[in-house]
Amino acid sequence: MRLSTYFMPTLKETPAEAQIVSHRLMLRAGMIRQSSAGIYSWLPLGLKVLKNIEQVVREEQNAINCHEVLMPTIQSADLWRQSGRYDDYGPEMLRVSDRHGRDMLYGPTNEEQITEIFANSIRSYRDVPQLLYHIQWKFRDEVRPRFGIMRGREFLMKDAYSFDLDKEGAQNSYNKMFVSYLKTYERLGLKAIPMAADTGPIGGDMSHEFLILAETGESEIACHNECLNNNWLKDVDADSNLGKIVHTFTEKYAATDEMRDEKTERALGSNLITARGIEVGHIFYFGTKYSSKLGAVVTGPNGEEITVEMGSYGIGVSRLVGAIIEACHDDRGIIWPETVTPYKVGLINLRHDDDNCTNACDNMYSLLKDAGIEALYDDRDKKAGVKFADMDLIGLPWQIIIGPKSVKDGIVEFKNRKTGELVELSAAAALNLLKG
RNA sequence: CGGGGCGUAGCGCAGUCUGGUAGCGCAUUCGGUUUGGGACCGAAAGGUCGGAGGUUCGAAUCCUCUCGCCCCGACCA
Repeated sequence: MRLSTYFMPTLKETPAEAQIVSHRLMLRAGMIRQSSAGIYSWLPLGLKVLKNIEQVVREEQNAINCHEVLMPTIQSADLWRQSGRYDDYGPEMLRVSDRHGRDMLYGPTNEEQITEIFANSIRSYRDVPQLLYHIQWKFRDEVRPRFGIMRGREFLMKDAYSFDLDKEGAQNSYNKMFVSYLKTYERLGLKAIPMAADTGPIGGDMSHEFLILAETGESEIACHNECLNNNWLKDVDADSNLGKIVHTFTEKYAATDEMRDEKTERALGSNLITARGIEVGHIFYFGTKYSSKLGAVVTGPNGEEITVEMGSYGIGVSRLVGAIIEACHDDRGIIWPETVTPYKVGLINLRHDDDNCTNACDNMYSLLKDAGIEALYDDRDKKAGVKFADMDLIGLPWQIIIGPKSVKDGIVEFKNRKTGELVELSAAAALNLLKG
């Protein structure tokens, strides 16, 4: 992409309303613009990152045979009356009515909808278990939206739902999703720590929140220091012993504010770590809460009726954009993990008006393009300093810098955004590094 | 929803206390000089001072109401 024709309105100064670093950087990098409190528009650069994260999440869901669907944002109030949540949900639910005066709502979550779909479609125990998910915009009318995209009212969420015949089956679905989440965060370059979460009236230990540590996190968390050293998973296949993996990740104490236990913490002594964290995922098992009310019942092997056991599993996709920035930045700007970066490499032409320089850049750009490497080419008529600052701000992991000096020496400068390390290479060598 | 703060040019701000025809920096446009970490000189353009009502000869400034945004807390992906 040539920056001269792109839409990337960067800001030199931080807008007054932005307080936390991810919000500031997203505004400054031209990723988002605020529409109203807790509601944002996504500009090209931000949208690209959002889509990349969404894709990683999608691939990991698909990998565990969880099937993607897409449910609407607008739902009928009747469905929610059946589950009893129309009244329970309170003012956080945005209620609207259509031209006929029918009560509708902008979905804050989709348990009712998915349960209805399941109930209308699946009759036999043979078709269970089932895992379904979708990635859709949600609206929750938060009392206090804040922190930019991190606690918006409108947000993009991946929510998955499991349907099983019994509690053991539900436990297995839960474990699958648990491990899948570990892999997802690993791929996104995050260390997300699973923590025991409040299970509400269902009880048991089948609810976990996944948190990444960040000073700006909203939850006050505490955990055993070894939780930070767990090996985040790369290669887990379907045959792995999921229960065992879940066990290793949950055996040590780790709890968010409402679940903290003073006694346990005192016993941990110097092994205890307290910190702040950002919740990037939440999974829980809730039994037959919705299936019983919405009639999600299948016929069992002996002709008996079985009300399915359900769980739901959420990842805040749009929140992850902010969370990743909170975890990956320095005083110059963002530092994207390779898996979500909007472009793999930034190409800087230091002297737009120098033909040799521009030719060398155009050439490099073609090489990158031919190699299938997505590059953002700063071919603007701007000062070198402006280009350096913008490139550091938007945080592409690699930079290729070409100026009169490098042209004379027949090299390019290859910079690692994270370490700042700068090496001089031939164009071909730089290309190879990026391919590798 | 309780407490606090802020709305003045695209962005960052001053001016408000003490009323007198709206200003600075950056960005933008044009001309020139520059050119490896947010250049310099000159010129230009850009504002119903969030909105409504009121007080006054006169309101960004005082009064009343209202809308919006941000922060702290209680709740949540």
